[in-house]
Order: sequence, then structure tokens, then C-alpha cells
Amino acid sequence: MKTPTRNRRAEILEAAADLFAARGFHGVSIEDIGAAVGVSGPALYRHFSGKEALLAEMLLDISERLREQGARLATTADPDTAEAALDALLSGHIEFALTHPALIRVHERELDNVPEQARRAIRRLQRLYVEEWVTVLSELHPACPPARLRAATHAVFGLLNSTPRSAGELAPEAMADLLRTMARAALSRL
Amino acid sequence: MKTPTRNRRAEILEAAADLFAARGFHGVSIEDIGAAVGVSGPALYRHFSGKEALLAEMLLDISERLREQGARLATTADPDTAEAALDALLSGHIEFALTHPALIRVHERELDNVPEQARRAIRRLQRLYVEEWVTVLSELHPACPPARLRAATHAVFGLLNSTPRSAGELAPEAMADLLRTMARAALSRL
DNA sequence: GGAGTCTGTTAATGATGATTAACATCCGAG
DNA sequence: CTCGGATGTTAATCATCATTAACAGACTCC
Repeated sequence: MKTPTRNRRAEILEAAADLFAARGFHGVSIEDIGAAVGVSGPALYRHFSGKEALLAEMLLDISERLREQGARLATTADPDTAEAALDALLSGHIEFALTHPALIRVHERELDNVPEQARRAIRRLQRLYVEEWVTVLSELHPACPPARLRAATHAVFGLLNSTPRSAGELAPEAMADLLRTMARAALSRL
Repeated sequence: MKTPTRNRRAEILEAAADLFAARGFHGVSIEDIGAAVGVSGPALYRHFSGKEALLAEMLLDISERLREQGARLATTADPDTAEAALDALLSGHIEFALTHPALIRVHERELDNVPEQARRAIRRLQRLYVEEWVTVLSELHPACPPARLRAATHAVFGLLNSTPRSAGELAPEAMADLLRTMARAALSRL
């Protein structure tokens, strides 16, 4: 019982993500989360210091993954073709959103329930990710003021993150294609 | 004390909308809502049969307003220019989103907390509103399959409804302009 | 072969919170 | 006037929940 135990934390985080996505942080009890992974209630305290800490770790992980991915893709090869960098960012985000709809949903909705300190860290990561996009976009639209680029970036995130809401309507492939097409168009004329 | 009383219900709905938008349905107590309008706690039961009923009425009202607006704008004058109808729908939705960010947020997030029966009614209204858009879009893109048009509509809503998240970055005027530009572009090539 | 760490379990404990009861006020109608 | 309805108030009631206690099996390392 050593190997399976290693996965417990991750297992809990995953189950909790699904539950939070479906019913919201306050709509899910510790007992619910425990049940979802086959243990009951207070067992979670062996892995996390509390419910908020669990959420904090979850959001930190998501934000960190997005930021890391952003930093990696934005600097992709050709520094002259900002166009290519934008495409890479787009594809990366879409892939993430389609693969982890629950995480996207929680990331979008539950920041307010994270304790102050962690919230600051998460916000910082989110800001860095946005800045990655803004940097690329400012190369494509040098005349566009930064505030507008930032707002445009948030708007595109809203578009891309709509996935969890229109789930099932379209096959993942078709959905990815649609989102890429729409986002590219939306960002082409700023 | 007759005239001011007439407003009580609306006053409560408004205060509750702001609170739900900020902290989520489960994150707000009846006591909180009462305090926000200057009465305390159980007084709300003189106006609503319960917390869920309050939310249900709120979402029904929002969905109804959007649907009504959609039905009105989509049929606007020129039936030949689907282009104009789309612009009208866009401007209407943007105006609503910028004017009532809290309502948009609640409408987007809290449907799951509404009791079954009301939820069905709300979903029906939402569906009608979406179909209004799909009808217009199908005229502009006759070759595009309906499922794709529906997904595109949801995606554009995601874009337009990003307002509450990027609040303050831009002046309302500039924001409306940006959203209109991006949405038009996103919907131009499906 | 036993001490210690890891993970769990099932009972408290203590808050918070929705809803209801019992009891005032105020105001317009008759 | 005074009766009734509309609105409120405060004090129960009853659940639900996060968190902590107390206790137990299992596996590791010595």
C-alpha cells in the first residue's frame, strides 16, 4: 500500500476539481470529496490542512501550468513571427481547455474562495500569463494601447473557456477548430 | 409606508444579485441579503418563499429580458440584412452586459442552484435566445452546420460576458467598441 | 519483533445558516 | 375606532459542515 498512496493527493485534487466545477466550492462538502475517492470525510486532513488549502493548491497548480505553458510557447522558435507565437498560445490554451474543462471552470470561478495569501500568488501567475499574450499581441498591433490588449486577452479567454458550457455539442476536434478560427479572427483586428 | 414597500422586492433582488455575483449563491446568507437592504434576516420570507425561490426569480427575469430583447432585435426592420440583425443582437447583448455585470455573472454561474422546475423554464428561455442568434447566423453562413453555429454562439457569449472579469481596465465606451469589433470578427468567418 | 510513521475510521465539537414561530407596528378601509 | 393585511423583529429549531479527538491497522526500518 505504498505505491497507490502516492497518488492519493492527486486523486483527491482531481475528484475535488470535478465536484467544484459541478457544484461550486461551497456546494461541495469535505465528506463529498472523500466519498468520491473512496475514503470518508476527515481522511482528507491527512493530505491537506483544510478545504481552502485544497482549493488553493488546485488553483496554484492550474495557474502555474498555464503560465509555464505560456512562457514556453510564446518564446517558441521564430522570434520574428509573432503570428506563430500567437498560434502556439492559442492552440496550447485550447488544448488545455478541452482536456481539462473542470479545471478551467474552477480556475475561472473560485478564486474568491482562496485565502488571501495564496490568492495573491495565483493572481500573479494569472497576470504573467496574460502578459505573455499581451506581449505577443503588441507586436502584431503596435498601435493598440496595452489596456485594450489586456481587455482583448480576457475576452478571448472568455471565448476559449466557453468550452465547458457548450460541452457535447461538437466533437473535440471540431470544437478546437472552431475556437481557433474564431479567436484568430477576433484578435486579427484590434 | 406604502410606496417604498412596492420597491422592496426589486430592492432585494438587486442587492442579492450583487452579493451572489461577488460571493456565489452558497457564499451568501439570507442574513447578508437582508442586511444589504436594511432589514434583518427572516424579513425576506415576507417577499420570497425561500433563498432558492429568490434565485429562481432572478434568473427567470434575466433570461426573460434577454430573450425578449433578442426576439425584438433579431426581427429588426430589414429582413434582408441579416448583417443588421446580428449587429443589433450584438449591441443589445453588449449593452446589457456592460450595464448589468452582476446579472450576467449570476446568470452564467448559478443555474445549477435553481430548483428543477424553474431551471427547466430558464433553460428554455436561454435556448430560445440562442436560437435567435443561430437563426440570424445561419443566414450569414448557410453552409455552416447548426451545431457549429450553436457552439459559436456560446463562444461569443463567453467573449461578451468576459466584461465582469476585465472590469475597470477600459472605459465602458471603449469596452463596448472592443467587444463589438472582436465579436463581429469572430463571427465573420465560420 | 517492536517503535514510529502514514492513513484511515468513527465520535465529538462548534459554527453557521435556512426556515419557522410568536409576537409587534403601521395603515388604510369600513 | 377597530379589524385585517402587510412587514418586521427576535428567539427557537434542525441541518449541515468543517475541523478535531481518540483510537487502530499496516508497513518500514532498525
